Formats: sequence, C-alpha cells, structure tokens
Amino acid sequence: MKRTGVARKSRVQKSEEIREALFQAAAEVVGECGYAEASISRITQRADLAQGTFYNYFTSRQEIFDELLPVLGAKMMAHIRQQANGAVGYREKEERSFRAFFSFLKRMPYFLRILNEAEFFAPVAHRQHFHNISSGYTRFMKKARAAGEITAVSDEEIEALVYMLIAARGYLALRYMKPDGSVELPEEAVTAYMRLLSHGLVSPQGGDVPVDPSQEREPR
Amino acid sequence: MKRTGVARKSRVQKSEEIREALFQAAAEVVGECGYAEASISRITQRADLAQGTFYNYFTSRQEIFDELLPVLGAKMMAHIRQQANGAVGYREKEERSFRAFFSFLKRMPYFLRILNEAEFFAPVAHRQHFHNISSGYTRFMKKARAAGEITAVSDEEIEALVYMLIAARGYLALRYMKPDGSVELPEEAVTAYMRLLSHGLVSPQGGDVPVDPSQEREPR
Amino acid sequence: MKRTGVARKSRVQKSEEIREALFQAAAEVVGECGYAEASISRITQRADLAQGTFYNYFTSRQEIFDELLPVLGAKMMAHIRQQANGAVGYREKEERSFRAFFSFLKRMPYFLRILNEAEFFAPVAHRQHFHNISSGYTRFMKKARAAGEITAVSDEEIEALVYMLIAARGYLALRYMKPDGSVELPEEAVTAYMRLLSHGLVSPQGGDVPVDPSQEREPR
Amino acid sequence: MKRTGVARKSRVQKSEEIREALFQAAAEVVGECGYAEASISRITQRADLAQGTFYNYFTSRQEIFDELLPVLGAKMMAHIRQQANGAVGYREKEERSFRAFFSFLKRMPYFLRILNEAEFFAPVAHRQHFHNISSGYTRFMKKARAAGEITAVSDEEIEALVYMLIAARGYLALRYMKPDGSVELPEEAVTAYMRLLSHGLVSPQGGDVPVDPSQEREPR
DNA sequence: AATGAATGAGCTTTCATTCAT
DNA sequence: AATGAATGAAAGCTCATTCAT
Repeated sequence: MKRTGVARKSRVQKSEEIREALFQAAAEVVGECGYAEASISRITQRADLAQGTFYNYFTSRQEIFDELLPVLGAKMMAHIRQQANGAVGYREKEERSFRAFFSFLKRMPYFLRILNEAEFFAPVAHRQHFHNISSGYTRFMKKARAAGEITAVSDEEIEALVYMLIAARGYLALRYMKPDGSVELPEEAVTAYMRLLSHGLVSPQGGDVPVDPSQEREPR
Repeated sequence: MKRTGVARKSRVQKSEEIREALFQAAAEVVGECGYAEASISRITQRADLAQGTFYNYFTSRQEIFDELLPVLGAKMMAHIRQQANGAVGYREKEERSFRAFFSFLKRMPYFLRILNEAEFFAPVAHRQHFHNISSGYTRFMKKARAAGEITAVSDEEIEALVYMLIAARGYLALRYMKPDGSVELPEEAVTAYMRLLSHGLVSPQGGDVPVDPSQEREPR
Repeated sequence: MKRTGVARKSRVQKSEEIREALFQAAAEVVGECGYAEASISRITQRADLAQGTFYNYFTSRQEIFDELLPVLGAKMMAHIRQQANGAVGYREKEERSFRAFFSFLKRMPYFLRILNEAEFFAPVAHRQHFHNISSGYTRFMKKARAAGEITAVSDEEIEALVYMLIAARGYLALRYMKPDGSVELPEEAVTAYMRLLSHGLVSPQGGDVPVDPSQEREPR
Repeated sequence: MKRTGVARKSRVQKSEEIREALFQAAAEVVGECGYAEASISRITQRADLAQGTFYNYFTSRQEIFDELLPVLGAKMMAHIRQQANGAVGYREKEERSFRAFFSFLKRMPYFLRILNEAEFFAPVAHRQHFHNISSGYTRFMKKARAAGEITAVSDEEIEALVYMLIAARGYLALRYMKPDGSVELPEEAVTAYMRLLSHGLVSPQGGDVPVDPSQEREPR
C-alpha cells in the first residue's frame, strides 16, 4: 500500500539516498585528498551522517573505494560515447573521444585523482576499469582496421596501441593539471596526439632504410 | 699492530653498508607492498636491524621515500643511456631506449611500483624525476627535429609528445606486468610503439576526411 | 515505552562520567607519579578505559594537563573561601585561610604535586592559577591595609608579601608531607605563621648587640 | 715518575676534567631547558664528547641529575656564608643572606631552575639540599634566639619559620625572574622581607574597625 | 678510556571497525 | 536503521643505555 507518494519517501528510497550521499562524499573526499586521507570520519562528516552509518551500507572502507572507479568510470565512458556519437571515420572519432576525456575531467575534476590513485588503493577496481576501457577501445580499433581506416596491425599490436593511447590521455591530464586540480588541455596537445596517430613522427624522407648519410651522422 | 684494512671493515664502511641495507630494504618493501604499507618496522625487519637504527640514517620515513626515486631513477637513466649508446638515428635510438626501459625493469622489478606510487607518496621526488626524464627526452627530440629526422613540430607539441611517449612505456609496463611484479614485454608491443612513431596508425589511403594527399602519401 | 530516566543513564550522562573518570584518573596519576610519568596508557588504565577513548575527550595529553590545575585550583579557592567565610578581621581570616589550604590538601592529597609540577608541565595553567590566587590575596591585603589592620605598606611591598605568604604555605606543605603524600600540619607551624604575620621575629627589646635605638624603632 | 709536569696532564687530571665538563654541561642544559629536556645526547654534545663517554663517568642519567643540586647548592651556601660574613646581629645577617641568595642567582642564572625542578626530577638530592640549607639556617636562628635577638619560640616553630623564610626566597626569585631566566630583585621586596621579620604585618594599634580588644591583644 | 652506532622499550596519536543504545 | 562512543592495533618517532671497536 503506497503512501501519499510525494510527501513520503519509501524506506528503500531513503536508503538509497543515504548510500548515494556516502558515495558522493567519498568521491569528493578522495578526489580532494586522495584515498590515503579519505578516512571514514571524513567521508561521513561530509555526508552529514554518523560514522557508524557507513557500515550499514558498506562492509569496509575498501569496499567503497572499490566501487568508486567502476561507477565513475562508467559515467566517463557514457560521456565519451555520447560525445563521439555521430562522428564519422576513425580520425574524427579519435579526436572527439580524446577531447571528450578532457571535457569529462572538467565536469568531474575529482575523477582524475580517483583514477590515478586507484591503481594502488583499489587495484581490483583499477584493473576492471582498465579492462572496460581498453576492451571498448579495442573493439573500436578493430572495426577501424576492418574498415581499412587504420593499418592492418595484429590483434596483439592493437592491444598495445590501445594501452599507449589511453596512457597518453592519462599523462597529458597530469601534465596539464593545475594546482587546483583542474585540467586545461592546450590545443597543441590535441594536434600532437592527432599527428602521432595520423602519421607518426618520423619525417617522410627520413627512416632507417637507406638514408642520406649526412643526415644520419650523429644527433648526439 | 695495525689492522690491515682488508680483513676488517672500518666503521664508516660498516655505516655505509647499513645505510645501503636500509635503502635496499626500503626499495624492496615499497616495490612489493607499496609506500603505504612500507612501515619502518617492515623495512628494518627486512634489513635485519632494530627499528631505532633506521633513525640513525634517515631523519624520517618520508626522507627515505624521497630518496628512493632519485637514486633508482638515476640508475634507470644510466642504464638507458648506456643501452642506447652507439645507436644511430632517431628511430634506432628510440627503439633501444624503449627496450632499455623494460630491460631495466627486469633487473629491478620493484622500480615500477616505486615510480608509479611516487606521484602520491613522494611527490617532490616524482616531479624532479619527471623533469629529469622529460627534459632529457625533449632535448633528444629537438635535436632530431633539427636534423630533420622528425617532423618539424612546435616546441609545445614536442612537450606533449614527450609526455605521451613516456606514458606509453609506463602503461605498457603495467599492462605486461605479471602477478609477481615482473614485466615481460612482447615483441608486438615494440612493433606497435615503433609503428606509431614511424607512421602513425592511419592507413595511407586514409580516412574519410579528405586530407592533403602529399601529407598522407607515405607511411612505411 | 519511554525510558523513565532514573533507571537508565543517558548517553550524555555516560559521556560526562567517562570524561570525569579520565580527569580523575589523570589527577591521581599525576599526583602520585608526576606529570612526566603520567602517560596516556597509565591514565586510561587507571580509568579502566581503552587508550583510544582518551582522545574522544581530550585532543592531546597536554590538554588534560592544562585542565588539571584550573579545575582543582578553583576547587581549592572555593574551599578556602568557604572556610574563611565569616571570619572577622585580618588575623582571623589569615589563619582560617591558612588552615583551609592544608585541610584542602587532606581532602585532595594529589593536589600538591599537581600544583607544584604544573610550573614546568603546564606553565600556562600555572601562571593563570598563580595570578588568580595572588590577585585575590592582594585584594584582601589591600582592604586590610585600607582598614588599618595591617601596616601601610606600598603596593609593591604588598605584592612581594603576597608571594612570600603563598610560598610559606607551599613549602610547609612540602615539609610536612609524609612519604605517602599526605600532609599533617603541626600546630606549631600555624603558630609560627601567625606570629610572623603579627609581630615578626625580632624581639621587641632588640638583640644583644647594642644598637642605635632610633634605628631599631621603625625601619625606613 | 712524573712527566714533565706542565706539558702533560696526568691521566687522573684529564679524567677529572672530562667529568667536570660533563657536569658543567649538564648544569647548563638543565638550567636552560629543564631536566626533562636534558638528554644525554644534548649534554654530551654541549661538552663536546661522545654519547658513550657519559657512561664512563656516570652510571645513569639520574645519577648526574642527583649530583647537580648538592654541588651547586654547596656553592650557593659558600657564597651566602661569605657574603654574610662579618655581619653583626640577626637583622643584618638575615638581610645580607637574603641579598646574597639573589646575587648568587645573578652569577649562576641556571641555578634557579635546577633548584626548582629538582623537587621532581632529583627528589633525593632536593631533600638533601633542603636538609643542608635548613639545618644551617636553624642553627643560625637558634643562636639568635639564645642571644635574645629573636622571640623565644619553640624548636618546632623555628623549623617552620626556617621553611617559610627559605620559601620566601624561592618564590620571590620566581616572581622576579625575567623571561631570559635572570632575576632582578626590587628593593621593595627586601623591605617587605625585612619588615615581615622585624615586626610582622599587623598594625600595632590594630585596625580602624573596632574589634574586641581581647582578641587583638595577643594571639595565643 | 673514548667512541658513536645499535638497540628496543616506550611514548603519543590515529582510525577502521564494533557495539550498545 | 541511525547513532556516536569505545576499542585496540598499529603507526612514527625518541632516547637511555649497551657494546663492539
């Protein structure tokens, strides 16, 4: 028998709200102070709840840590997918996804730290997240390969490439992170990323195969 | 009757040995368990010393943490430089350095974790290390650019590229790390890395976006 | 069914009881072993509580140290005031206060050590306490001076005298403290104190050495 | 067979010098930082000796603490005796001794702290010191009593009085100690002290408040 | 005898977790 | 279910004392 609907929240609704509040508080605290400083006390204080309440929703501190990245990672993927949606061709998709990663960081400034530290503080979650990301990416690249949009590399190479491209985003985010945690990606970084993908770095006439000796002499 | 020097260790020798033992123990413990779990107790136990002894050599736990990366990072750079020595041309140098990074990890399996976690547990050292690495790398790339070996990108692009390439190594190491911490880089990863550098990924005949044909002409 | 209040202790009541237990334990431990030996471990053990509990009530060891003297000092002053209440004239007030100090020590044997050591272990509290005591005493003496009950000495002299009289109590307590910490003031000490106040020590007719009578009359 | 005398110090001379250096260093350190902060490390550093050397001369930290007050106390007594030497009559002797205590503090600024804290950190020494001081003082007063210079009080009263007078000095020193530890006794304090001894505080004719004459007559 | 490093007990403090209300 | 105090294990660090040189 439902209560009057608007006025009353059902027990389970309330319960979910509290869980959500704890989750949100944890994300913020970890984003601001890192996992190491994210004590239960801090988290519950931020959520305006008693310390003990925490353990009604999570069995341990580690448990909420392990939940952070999967949930936020899914949001990130949704955001990227949505932004890349409608892009035509490999290159455009790449660029849009790339940009989307950084626009996501703008909306969720605390995500970067959660992501980075997770490797050490929530390793299981981190591995899972990486798997999610990379398998999606891999699919995308395999399609592009099938479509002839990218060079016909082996599956193993694709996996390595996927890791490198994900790596690029992560480190660039770190590189362009400002002291307050926000990230401002310069346009040159996009150019550099796209150039690497499109042609690599080596000059067309360069290369290891028989080259002008004068050039190859010694760059020290 | 004077001691003959060889037979007996002088006090300072012994002192240095102990310092070294502590350092080594710390490196191993951090490599295996991470900074967070690297308590003084664990470190001294591994070095077979009393807890108090630690404080005869380091003024604090943080101090030894801050020393880990600089010392090991210097070893890494030395190793890479030595391995890359004699290489001819940008491509060869790149490949050799790339491989050297992973051969170093083989010799020092605990380095990777020390390096990665340092960002959060020894941030000053990490920044310094990154500066060292990236500025060396940047110099190298600028020379290659001057020599016409790589595309004539802007300084800013070079910086971004350097970060991406360093990132690639780090993430690949993570990717191919086995549960016991050792890293086994498959040959395909090298191929993929070198391919990315040399031609990028996009197929010559290219994507759907019409591009300047002269540019798109020749990868491989 | 509401709890009837009497039977059950409310949370805040219990809380206050624990705080009080910690305070009491600290007072006893400091009284018996001194501040230096009053470790948190000893204090909580005496209060039959876990070490961690201490930090739910005090932010640091120093904090409880700083609270000891103010609280007990106020009790002492209340006791003395109450005992001296109703006394008529300077002399009676003096004597009653004097005796009250020692009767307080009987009731609170650990107070003496807390008071004495506070100078070094809780200097702020000690200064405050001394200020409280001496300013009250000074007011009292100035009134007696205004009433002509005591010699018309300068304000500065009064301050010095106040210190001397407080000193007398402190040292006499020390002198008559028994190994178990309890203090038993012999009646002669009271006599001596009152005699000193009333007439000083010098014989009216002066010493055996013939002195200039004019000098002996009235110093200054 | 003595060595050339001037050039060489005998073994025992050297030994004594080191002991003296340690003692002096301890006195200074305790005087400046208090017993609690007077670590062996600090003391030996100040004496320019190795930590281990300390234990060739003293069996424990406590031992040197227990030696501080007896030795310096003897110096103080010698100083006072010398200053009071030649004084004629109880009053002059008292005043000179009183002043001598403070002039001693000027010469040995660290003595006051050593004396005060000794009660808690070197209680045996403190008791001994007090015994030394007070027994000398007691003899002095008994002589004055025999000579009729002071009121014919009982032996027990004399003991109490002695404590009160010693107390007066100690507290006045504290009262007039400046932040740097030096003591500057104002002349009023001397006046107050001598007035107390000579006539007490109570006005001869009593207060202006009409009091029962029988009460005011003669205490006890 | 002098040295100074090694030792380890002990300190204060933090905090994840438990539990009585 | 919510609370918030109680718990106690563990941390980093200090320092009196010991001991090999």
